[in-house]
Amino acid sequence: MDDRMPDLGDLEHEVMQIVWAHGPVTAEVVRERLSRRLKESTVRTVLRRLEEKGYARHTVDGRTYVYHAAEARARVAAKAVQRIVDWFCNGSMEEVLVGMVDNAMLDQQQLRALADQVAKAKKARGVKKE
Amino acid sequence: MDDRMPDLGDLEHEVMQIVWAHGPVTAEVVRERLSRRLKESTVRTVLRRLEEKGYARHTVDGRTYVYHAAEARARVAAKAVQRIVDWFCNGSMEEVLVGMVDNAMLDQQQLRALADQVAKAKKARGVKKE
DNA sequence: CTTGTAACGTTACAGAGCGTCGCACATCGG
DNA sequence: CCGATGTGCGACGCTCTGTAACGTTACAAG
Repeated sequence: MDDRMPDLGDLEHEVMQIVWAHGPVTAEVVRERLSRRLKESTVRTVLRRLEEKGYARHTVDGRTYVYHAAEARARVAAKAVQRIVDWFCNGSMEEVLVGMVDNAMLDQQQLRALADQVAKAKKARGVKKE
Repeated sequence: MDDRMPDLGDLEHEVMQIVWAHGPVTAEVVRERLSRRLKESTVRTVLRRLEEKGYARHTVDGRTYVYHAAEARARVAAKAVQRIVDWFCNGSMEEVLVGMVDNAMLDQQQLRALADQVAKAKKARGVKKE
């Protein structure tokens, strides 16, 4: 519920990806999944910072902390994008999209297809609003 | 032509906005436009770092440096967005857009309208490719 | 109750990035 | 040759991030 979106370091990002990919996880599991082999304390420190930043939360199971994402990956990504758009183009999403088309990162057909897919996805999930 | 997009600090960002908004500018002009009042050397240092990062370039007029943006604002924003999308969603723009709709940052109509506007903008500017 | 063990939190430290300058150096007009 | 003006370089302090050693607490077995 923080309106800040501080940016994640490389390791923090990798950890979050693991948390998002595999449901709730313990520090030990995260450690095993990581590319580089780090000490437990390192992993725990990162997890704690991630929690402080509002990206993750934890529940207690016995004396073990189980971490889970505070927000869906897509949601975080969306916020990040929103932030970029506001920062650079005063909130004009259009300008950014034009830039992407210009940069050949995206073409009109893809964009239109996306619009359709999004509409479909929304409907598919029903009016189930939180 | 750097494929890196290091992120800009707050001050660096503010300076870039000025460079983008008002055409080519001198350090002095930038200084005047800035919200906080800083020393000339500070502004010059920022401008230099911005140039090192590939965001700006300079030409010499007499013994005065004139700075101008290396890339259009929209282009930089687009790259930033692309980076976010790759980082969080393995390049799935759709997932991000869905996230935005979900977050009520954007609705389907707006998205569809954007697709149209983009198409129009592209055509309007003609096939004038660089 | 004592102690081994597993989980946790705290504190730390080095390196990078950024905001901020002071200062020494070059150059142009006189 | 002298100052005014404009530049680059080097620096300092702060915060963030990666990385980890160490101290603490709680539960289980003796």
